Formats: sequence, structure tokens, C-alpha cells
Amino acid sequence: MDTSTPASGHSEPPARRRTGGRSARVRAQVLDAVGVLLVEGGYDALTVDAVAERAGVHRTTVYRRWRDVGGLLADVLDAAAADDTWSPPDTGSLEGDLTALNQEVYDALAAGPSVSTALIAASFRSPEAAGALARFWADRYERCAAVVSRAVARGDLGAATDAHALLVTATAPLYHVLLLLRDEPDPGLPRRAATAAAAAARAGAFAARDTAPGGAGP
Amino acid sequence: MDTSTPASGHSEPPARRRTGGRSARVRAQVLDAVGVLLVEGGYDALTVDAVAERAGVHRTTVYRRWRDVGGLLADVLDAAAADDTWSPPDTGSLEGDLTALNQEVYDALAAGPSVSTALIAASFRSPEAAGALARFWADRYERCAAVVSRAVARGDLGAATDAHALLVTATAPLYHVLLLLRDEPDPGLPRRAATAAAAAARAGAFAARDTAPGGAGP
Amino acid sequence: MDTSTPASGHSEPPARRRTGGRSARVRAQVLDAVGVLLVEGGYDALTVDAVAERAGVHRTTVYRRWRDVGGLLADVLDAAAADDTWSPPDTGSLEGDLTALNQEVYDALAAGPSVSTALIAASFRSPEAAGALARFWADRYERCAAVVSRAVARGDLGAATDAHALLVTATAPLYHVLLLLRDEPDPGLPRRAATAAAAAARAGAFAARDTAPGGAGP
Amino acid sequence: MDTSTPASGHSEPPARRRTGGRSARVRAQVLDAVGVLLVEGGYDALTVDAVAERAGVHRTTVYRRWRDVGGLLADVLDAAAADDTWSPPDTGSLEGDLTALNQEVYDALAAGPSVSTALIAASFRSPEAAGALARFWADRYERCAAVVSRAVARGDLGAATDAHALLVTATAPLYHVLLLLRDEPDPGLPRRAATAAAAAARAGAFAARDTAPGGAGP
DNA sequence: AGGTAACCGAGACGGTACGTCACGTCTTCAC
DNA sequence: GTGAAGACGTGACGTACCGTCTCGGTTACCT
Repeated sequence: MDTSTPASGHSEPPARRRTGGRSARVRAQVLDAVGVLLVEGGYDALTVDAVAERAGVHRTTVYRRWRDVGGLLADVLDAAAADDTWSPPDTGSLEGDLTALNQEVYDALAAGPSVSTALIAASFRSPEAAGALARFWADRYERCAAVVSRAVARGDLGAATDAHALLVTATAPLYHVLLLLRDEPDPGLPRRAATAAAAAARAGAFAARDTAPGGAGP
Repeated sequence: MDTSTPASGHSEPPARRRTGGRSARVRAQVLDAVGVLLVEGGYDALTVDAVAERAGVHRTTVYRRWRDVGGLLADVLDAAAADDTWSPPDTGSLEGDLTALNQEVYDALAAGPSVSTALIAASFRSPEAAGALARFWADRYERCAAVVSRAVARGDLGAATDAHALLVTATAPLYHVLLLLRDEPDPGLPRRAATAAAAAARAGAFAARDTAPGGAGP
Repeated sequence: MDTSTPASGHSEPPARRRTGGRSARVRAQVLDAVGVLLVEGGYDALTVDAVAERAGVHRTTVYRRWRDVGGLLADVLDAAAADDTWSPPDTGSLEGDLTALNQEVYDALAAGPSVSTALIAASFRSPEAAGALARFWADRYERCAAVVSRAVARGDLGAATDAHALLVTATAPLYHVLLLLRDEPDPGLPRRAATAAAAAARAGAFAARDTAPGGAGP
Repeated sequence: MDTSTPASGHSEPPARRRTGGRSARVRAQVLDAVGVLLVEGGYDALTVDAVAERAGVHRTTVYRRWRDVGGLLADVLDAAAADDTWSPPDTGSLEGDLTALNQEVYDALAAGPSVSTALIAASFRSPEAAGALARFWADRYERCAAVVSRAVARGDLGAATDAHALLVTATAPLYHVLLLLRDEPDPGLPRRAATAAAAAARAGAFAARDTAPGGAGP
């Protein structure tokens, strides 16, 4: 569940949509500039003026196509979500998969003023950005459902396990501790949160609503 | 673990501290104005100008004493944390306590643009606000340790259970789902998250590091 | 040597330069407002805010184009210096010319809080204004050299007379008495100062350095 | 006619008038601070706050006793005018005396941002300062009348010569050139202006009004 | 190939908020 | 009870971005 990848994965092969046209080139320059500025100074550094200057493009152009900072962020996020081939780790065990996932999140969030942090901060002030971020995460959680399916297939979890709830329980503590509580980074956290979620899952805590909890499938 | 109470817990007893002093009166007016504006328009509505006007006080006075919006929020939070008598619920069971706690959080976060949301948004842009929020939460989690102690006393949990980890696991999904993922509010969420955390705790997932979980030791 | 004309010489023909462009219109409005405010309240009344309001223009626009009050004054002066057709009086005699010149200065300075006074006051606090004022005066003294040339042509003065020195001697007492000493206005002053300067000139006091005064040299 | 002495002649031996009382000490500290600040940053640096801090006195005290910056300057000037023993030079000739006088003025004005310049600048914005400066100069011109008397006694000038007019003619060009026109400092200026004034005087240009010009007295 | 419509560059403007400085008044608290 | 210390109201400063507008000049694409 890496939130830092969206901005990257996009600056290298700008092939698609840049059909030689100036418009496509401008878009690429602007989106790149957004990423750079986010890394450098967080959301507060992400002014339309700065983006335009960084992208070597005129302010007016940015306003014309993206309307405001929220639109910029949404475009960046959606662009990243579009052409990314991320898939959840497959370590052979539920704990292993969850821990690996958490480690990605941890790395993205613990690294000082990361793009992830900036995007999340932005989402509190821009509906567009919030929407795009929600879509991004929804996509990621969807893909991660594979982790749960595999555990079910292994007989490790009951068939009715609510994948989304399990994944949220596993990852939420990382966001909470690192972003909100702002505790000191604790390298053991990813594993412990993964373990706790796995334990709860085995105890049947995420049995789907229409299934009796505790009565974990065959 | 209610993050919305801080601002409110202060407007009711406006008597104290206003012992005739103009300064104290000004402070109270300003802090009240902050609360009102946060509720009305969220963090983005919290400009120094607006606060000053609302408080019937001059702009420069606000700058003199609080320096910026972050300082205002920090003062509000600290003031709230100072004179508040909040204590965790005591329902007689671990699940019950955690669910009640979660319900408070849920109510605070699900209510549209709440003060809590605004404060959290602010914490991403103001170190002072972030610090005050961290202090506030630290205090709350500390008090909530009682919930775990009681469970231990009841023989419900192992003596070495890491209260903070347990509480974070219980509450984090709420913040994650409501603030970050921005899912539709789900009234069952508080209870489910509480249940999952309790299940993990009983499975020994929060055994303190130096102690064997569940006495599984050597 | 009238220092008050610059601002005025510009409000009458408001047609030119306002060729439909908004920028030109704004400039004209602002420069007019400067003149009006200077007359009404002197230099201290010349705040950027007041100018902007008077001109029906936004504060930031003034800052953008003129930076500060000094820039405004410099522009006003330069604009006045640009399109003005002033030329020194020609009365047929040196004393007559100098007296007429002095009378212009006297009228400009004796009239209460004149624009001239305000400009001079401003020049003590704004390098730009000081520069513009210096340029303005240099231009005027240059044109006035004609007065001396004519006297030379009439055989009234030696060919090597230093025009600038003579003119300064003639006009300086007016500025000194009216602006610095702040004596009561004395209507005879222009003539007396002119007479004294002419007398000194005839006595050879302004013979250029390399030439003997009065042609006494070999 | 040195305008820079007022502030200076007062910082070294602060003995007189400071008869031990706290009030007197405070006054001395404040007036000293005014002088220092004027030298350091000109009139714009002369804020009540800065004076108070420099003098080690509370703002309120300054407001109580001097009301504003104008009052401060007036007090400084009057204090300087009170205890100063300045007398005009006596070189044995009119030109010599006038040149020496002019040299004093020149030195005071040519030295970059001098106190003199600051005081004159201040006089444009503070009626009190303007009044005090006028009184100061009136006193100096009065004393300088001795220069003219001596010339008359020597038979160098007519008895009816208007001393004030002569002195103004001699000194005015310095102020005009150095303060208003802001020309490059020209070391020959003091002597030339003195010579021109003396020449005009000998030509009878400053014969008192009630006497026929040219018919210089017996 | 050429014309047209979309797009971009350029720059000014009105506007909101910022954070600062100095002024001059007024209030409070300690002596 | 008074006067120094300090807070406040007030007005101006100069700045940063915002979002809008109007030009004029390219550029891409489509007959």
C-alpha cells in the first residue's frame, strides 16, 4: 500500500498521450513539476505560480487546464493510478504479505516530508485531491484482496473473511501513528500491525457480515 | 478518544480567567472565535483576519499573541486539554469499552466538517498545531490505558499487554476509513474495529516485547 | 523654475496616452490621484492606500507598477518633465528675466502646502523621488541657460559667464528663505535676489574658471 | 552657519542641567538617543520606540514628556541652541569670513547622511521641528551679523547693508546645491558663493530698503 | 495545403490574506 | 495611589497567491 509511488512511475516514459502535440508535452511538464514541488516543499509549496514556473509554462495555461491545485493533484494521482503495474507482494504467508505491505507504507510515510504526506495533507483541503486519493486507495485495496484470497486458498483463513476490513486493520495503525500521532518511527511497527491483524483474522474478527463470526469456514 | 471536544469544553465556563483583565477577555474571545470558525468553515476558513473580526479584536492583537493560525490552534487545544475531565468509558467489558471509545471518535469524525477534521488538517501545515494535537492525543491514550488495566484486572487480558498498541489498533481504522479513505460512514465500524482489536489482544498480539505473549514463554 | 507645474501640466489633457488600454488609463488615474493628494495633504497624505483608493484602483496594482511612494513621485515628475513645453521668460533684460523666474518659484513655494514642497519633502525620503527631482531641475536650469546667453549676446555679461552658477545664486535664496528658514513671505524677495545675482554677475563673480572675469586677463 | 552642531555639542559633556534628578537624567538619555539615531539612520530611524529603547526608558515616558517625534527634535534643537557658544569666524576680511562660514555649512551637509540633513528632512514633516530649526537659524544669522558689522567698520561695505540678505545670499547656494539639487560636492563652492555674495554686496545689492541702492553710505 | 479552432504566452488587474511596524491610548499591577 | 510595563486599537506597509481578463501569436489538426 505504497502511497508514494503515484507521483513517480510517470516521469520516465511519457509516451502515451504525448502524440507529439504541444499540449501533451505541456501536461507532462506540469505534472512532473507538481511531483517535484511536492517533494521539495509539501503541499504548501504547491502553488500554481510555482508549478507554472517550474514547468516552464505560463500561469494562465495551468489555470486553463487544471483550474486549481486540487485539479493538478487529481490529475497527477489519476495519471499515476492509470499506468501503474503495482501488485501486492507474495511471500507465501499472510503475515509475510501483510508485513511486506506495511513496510511499503512505512517507508513511504517515515521518510520525512514525502509526497505521500503532501498528498494526504492536500486531500484535506481539496475535494478533487481527496477524491483522486480515495480512488487510488480503493484501487490498491482491491488489488490487495489477492493477499487475502491466497490465505483463504491456503486454508489459512475462512472463506468469508472481509478482505477490505482485514487490510484496513493491518495498515491503519501505520497511518495513525506516523501521520496523526506523529510518534517516533518504530521499525517494528509494520510487522506488529500485520501480526495483530492476522491474529484478529484468524480469530474470525473479519468474517463477512452474512456469516456467523467464529464459525470460520471449512 | 474524542478529538472534537477540546474546543467545546471551553466555551461553557467562560467565568474563570476573565478576572476583569482585558487580556484574559481577549484571549477567551479569540479562542471562542477559533472554535466557531472551525465549525463553520473548517480549517480553510480559519484566517487570522476572520478570527480577529469574529472575536471583535484587531488583527495585530492576534498576531502579537499567537503569531499565526498554528499558534491559535495550539492554544485552543492546550486550553482544552488543560481543563478537561474526560475519562474513558467503563462498560464492564473490554469490547464494550473499546466500542464506546470508538463511538466517540466516530461521532466526532463523521459529523461533516468537524472541528476534529479541521484540527487534523491544520496539523499538516503547522508544527505548533501538530505538537499540540500530539500532546492532546498522548494525554487521551494515557487515560485510556485504564481500559486495558481493567481488562487485565478482570483476567481478560495478559498482564503484559501493551495498552497503547491495543488502543491504537482499535481506533486507527476509524481515522483511516473516515479521514483518509473517506468511505461512506458505516455505523457498524466502531464495534467491528473494537472487536477486532480485542480479538487480537486475546490472541496475545500486544504482549509487551520483554514478556512472552499469553505466557507461552521459554 | 517652477516646481509646481509638473503635476498640473498633466491633468488638463487627459486624452493622450489613454488610447483605450486599461493600463494607460490606470496610470493616468493614479498619477492624477497623486497630484490631488499632494495638494490636499502634502507628502504625509501620500500613502499608497490613499492613492489607490482615490484612483479607483487596487492597492496591489500600485505596488506592482510603482513599488512605493517614491516611485509614484518619480513617475509623476518624469511624466511632467516629458511633455512640458516650459521655457524661461524673455523680458529683454537680465534682471527682468531673473526676476520673472524667481517670481515663478516664489509663487510655487509661497502657496501654503504646495506640490513643490511635498515633492521636496519626499525627495528626502525616497531616492527615486530625489533622482527625478534632480533630473527635473537639471532640465529646467539647462533651459534657463538661454537667459544668460541672451544677456551675453546683449553685451550685458562676459562671454565666459557660468550660467548655472548665476542661476543658482539667483534662485537659491528663495528656496532657502521659503523652505528652510520659513520666513514670512516677502513679495520683494524675487526681485532682490535677482538683482543681487545680476550685480554679482556683472562684477564677474561667475566668470568661468578658465577665463578671467570681466575680460581682465591677458 | 553650521547646522550639524546642535545635536553634537551635546553628547560629550552632559554635565550642565543634569542636576542629579531622575527626570534630568532621563531627558539627557533621551536627547542623546535622538542624536545617535539621527546620525545612524536619519529621520526615518527616529521612531519613538527606537528612542525609548536606546535611551533605556519606557515608551510611555517619551510620549508623556515629548508627545511625539517633532517634540523630541524641537527639544534637541532648542537645547543645543541654548548652551552653545558658537560665534562666527573672524578672518579679517569679508570674503574670508563668508568663506569660512560656508565651509562650515559645506562640511556639515556634504558628509553623507548627516544630522543636519536629517533635521532638515524632519522639519518638512514636523511643525515643531520646523519651528525649532527656524529659531536655531535665526539665532545663527543674528550672530553672523557681526561679520557684516566688521566689514562695515572696515569701510568695506556701506553702513546700510542688509546683513541678513547678504548672509542668505552667501549661504543659500550651498543648501540649494547640496540638499535640493544634490549635485556632486564641489569643494570650490563655499568660496565661490562667498565671493559672489561679497561682490553683490559691494555693488550695493543689499542696501537697506530705506536707502537708495548704489548710494552706499558715507 | 491551407484554414481554422484550439491552445499557449504574456501581462495587467481586482482581490484576500499575510505578517510587520510604528503610532498613540488605555489598563493593570506592583510598589 | 500612582506610574512603569505592557496590551490594545489603528493604519499603513510591502508581499504572495489567487483567479480573471484581454490581447496576440502558435500550433495542430482537419478538410
